[in-house]
Amino acid sequence: MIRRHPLAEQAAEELLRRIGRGEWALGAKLPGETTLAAQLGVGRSTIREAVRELAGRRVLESRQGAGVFVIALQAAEDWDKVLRKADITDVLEGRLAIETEAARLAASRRTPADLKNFRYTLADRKRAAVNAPDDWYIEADLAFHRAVVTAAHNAVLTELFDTFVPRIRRAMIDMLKLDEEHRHRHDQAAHEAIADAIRAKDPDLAAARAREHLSAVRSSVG
Amino acid sequence: MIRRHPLAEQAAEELLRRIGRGEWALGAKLPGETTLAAQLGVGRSTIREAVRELAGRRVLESRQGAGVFVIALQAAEDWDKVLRKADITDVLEGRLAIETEAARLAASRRTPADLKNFRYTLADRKRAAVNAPDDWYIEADLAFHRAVVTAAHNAVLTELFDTFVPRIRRAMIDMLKLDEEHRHRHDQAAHEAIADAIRAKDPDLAAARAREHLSAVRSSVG
DNA sequence: GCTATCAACTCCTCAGACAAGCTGACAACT
DNA sequence: AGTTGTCAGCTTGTCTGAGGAGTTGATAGC
Repeated sequence: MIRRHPLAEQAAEELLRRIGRGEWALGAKLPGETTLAAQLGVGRSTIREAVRELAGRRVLESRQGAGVFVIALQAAEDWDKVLRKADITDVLEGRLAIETEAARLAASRRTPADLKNFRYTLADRKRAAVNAPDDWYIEADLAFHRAVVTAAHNAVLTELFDTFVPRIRRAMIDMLKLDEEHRHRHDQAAHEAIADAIRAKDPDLAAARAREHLSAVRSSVG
Repeated sequence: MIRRHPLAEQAAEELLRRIGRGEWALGAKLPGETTLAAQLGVGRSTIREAVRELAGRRVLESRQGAGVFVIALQAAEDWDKVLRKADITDVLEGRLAIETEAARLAASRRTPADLKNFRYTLADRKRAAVNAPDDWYIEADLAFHRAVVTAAHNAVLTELFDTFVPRIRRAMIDMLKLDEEHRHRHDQAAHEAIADAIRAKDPDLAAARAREHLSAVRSSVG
């Protein structure tokens, strides 16, 4: 699908380029709307929308009466884009880092509520592995993995995992297309084993089993 | 009533609230600009700027002739904000997850250039530990840790580490203020040990030493 | 030296006009 | 029946002009 970029978006990209080239330093004030509009050969409202877009990306900040200022030299990492461009193996290794450590922490911090969560999500996953459509199975699988991460009770790890979820989902969809036999759906035991180790409060075992499971996944795609 | 925020920003927040409440589902089309303007009691260009801001935050997407569509149910987390709010131990545990895995991978992937990088950054760190100002020492320390992560040759892990860097830097500044004796500067040996394990191509040892070092840091602040 | 005033600058908001693009309905054709 | 062409009515995109509101720095007066 082709997509024509509106002038305002092009103007935003142009401003971003100029900031990146150092035309305006951090904290510097941009020229006025009318000046910029004349420079880029567009209308004032177009410039306003471009500035507004970069404000949404936390690059610019406009103060009424004062001007428009640079508050960041480049757009905050768009993680979704970073992960989309990254190699699947790299993403899986990132996931491995997060989930093994989460499993380790979960083993010492899991609450009864976490255990109940494991039971539910594992039961769901077991049902979905049999005859559910691909997307049901994927969501059930992700739900269990997320349950493990939340059981670590660490906000940063949870956020990191959630950042990965869209990319994981896409990767699983691709994998399932190449896997008519549904072979990978049979690793329910590996998931139960991770939950068991966390339930048994064995950090090293939980981490080892999480590592083993994700290493297997990495091998199957690499 | 004092308006702290421009109307366009208020309109953007209002739209975000409505999306969060489920008024418009993922992929749904918002009412037209004129309709929204009437609903919120503002002009059309104000609505346009609000939409543009949310487009910058990757929540909305507008297609000429078709309408404005929801492409994410909530704004992508501003990582800098997340890390600022996160408890320092949470951040350290996230860092531990990334760096131990990076050390493990680095042990099997490190190149001669990586080893040279270790030598340089370790030497810098050693000099800085003696009598350099705090900020020099911090940068030297971070440079070595980054060298370890880059030696893993995984773009996702490197990006993750770079995301953490500002938070780590702030945390170290805080720590140094409470540490007049510069006791922590004496852990040069621990850093050398990590580099040695990677140089010796021993993944488990490298991971263990990285874990040990970062666990010690976590204990010292927790 | 200090303060009050003010003019010039900035962004903010609105309204109106027209261009450009999309969608669905319907007619015409194969 | 199925396909294609046309078009009206919607949508967003862009520009312009006008006035409102806030900030800043120079200047006059003390």
